[in-house]
Amino acid sequence: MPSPLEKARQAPDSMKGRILSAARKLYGEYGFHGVTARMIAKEVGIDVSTLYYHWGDKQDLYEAVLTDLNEEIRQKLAEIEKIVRGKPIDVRLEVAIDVMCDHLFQNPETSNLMLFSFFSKTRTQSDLDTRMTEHLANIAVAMGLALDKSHVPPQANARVLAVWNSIINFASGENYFRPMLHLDRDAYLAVVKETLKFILIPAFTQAGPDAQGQARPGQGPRV
Amino acid sequence: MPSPLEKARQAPDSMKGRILSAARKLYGEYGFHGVTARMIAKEVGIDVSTLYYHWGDKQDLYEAVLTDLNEEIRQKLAEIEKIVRGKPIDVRLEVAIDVMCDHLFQNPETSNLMLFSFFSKTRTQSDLDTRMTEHLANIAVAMGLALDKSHVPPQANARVLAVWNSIINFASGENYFRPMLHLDRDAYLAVVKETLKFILIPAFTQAGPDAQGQARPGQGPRV
DNA sequence: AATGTTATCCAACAAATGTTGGAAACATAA
DNA sequence: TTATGTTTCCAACATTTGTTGGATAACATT
Repeated sequence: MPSPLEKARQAPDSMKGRILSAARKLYGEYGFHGVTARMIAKEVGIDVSTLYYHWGDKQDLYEAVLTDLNEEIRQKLAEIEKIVRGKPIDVRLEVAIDVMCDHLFQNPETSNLMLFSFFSKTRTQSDLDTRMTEHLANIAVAMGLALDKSHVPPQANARVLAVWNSIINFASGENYFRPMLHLDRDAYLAVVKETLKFILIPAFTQAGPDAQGQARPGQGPRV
Repeated sequence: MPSPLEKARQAPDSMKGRILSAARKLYGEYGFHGVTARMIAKEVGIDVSTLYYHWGDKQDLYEAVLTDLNEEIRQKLAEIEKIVRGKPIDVRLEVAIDVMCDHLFQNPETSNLMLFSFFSKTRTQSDLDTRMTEHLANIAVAMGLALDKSHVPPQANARVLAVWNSIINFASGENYFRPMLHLDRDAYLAVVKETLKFILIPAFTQAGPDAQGQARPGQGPRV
């Protein structure tokens, strides 16, 4: 049976769904403390008490947003894995960068929300971030950095994190970085993809003395 | 003559300096909207009106923190440049990673504040971020990605940004990432350094078909 | 049509927050 | 000492913010 949150995802035209996506957008722009219940209500065009009627308090809504986010990421990663399954590591990275960038640039709040969870305290702790560990482990195995989901060495996780962060940074920082580079959206996206490939691919293809985590890279997944 | 802010930096025991560093710490942890004037006052151990007496309103204080931050970064980059001047690119990167990581791990709010400026809107725009452009241009020239500070191609800036972001991410994300990797502080720091070198150095040393930005890398700066 | 259920809004409350006026404490110079 | 300027705190203010109770409308079911 679908949870209330899943229902809201599935019915984005319902009031609950509309509130959720407005909240997502605003929390992504300003962070938890930067958003007031009234801001969200105004964005949807409803009274603030209607918001409380559908979602409990502000914290509940924020957690719903994070859960929603996790689900979205899980889906996207699965989608990518489907495309690149069995391909060599450089192709995997190339495709992952392309697909992930396209997705994140179309949903700018996604990467912002992740960064907010990573880096800021919320004054009211509430982490449902164990999911992140799972995502990392999956990627590590898929990239051939670990043999087994449940035994990923820290080095492998750190490498995955480095890749992951590089990507979401460029997406989240668009408003800040793009004016600095004097590029329009399309050009920025292109430069970002190119840069990410330039930075990330050599590390995982060059067969340096410690270039592999646990298994040899460049041979596709072991699943 | 020293500006008021510089004075506050130079006299960290003065009330103004103590307020500034408390503000820095808290803004770094919770972001602009996550911090109240009373939180800062409490951290210093003074009444909130004393804070208003020394610094104008909350916004002024926040901007002072950002200016302070910029100055710190400028100094650190200059220090690094002094050490690695004339060295080949892989050594430059290695040293930069080591020094920068050590510094950021000792001043955790530094990288957080940067990320907050990069990624979140403050509801009251006020960016004194043109400094960032300068830092990037300096690094780009120092890394041999551009010949001239005033003509840095977007690709070069993007590459510098990628390096920059990778580093500050691991510092800022410590509270989130370290528990995920099950490491203590020292081990985390070591893994981070190793990972950064693993990711970043190959890109700039491997002479791929498009591995250079504007000038050839691997030959030290052109200053 | 009557009735119960659901969704929405209006108004309000208490607490938190940004901010200020003025009194006390403190230092300094005459 | 008094007089003067600086620093600190107390108390209060107007707004903003999280949150709720109750009235009203919309809707569904009988």
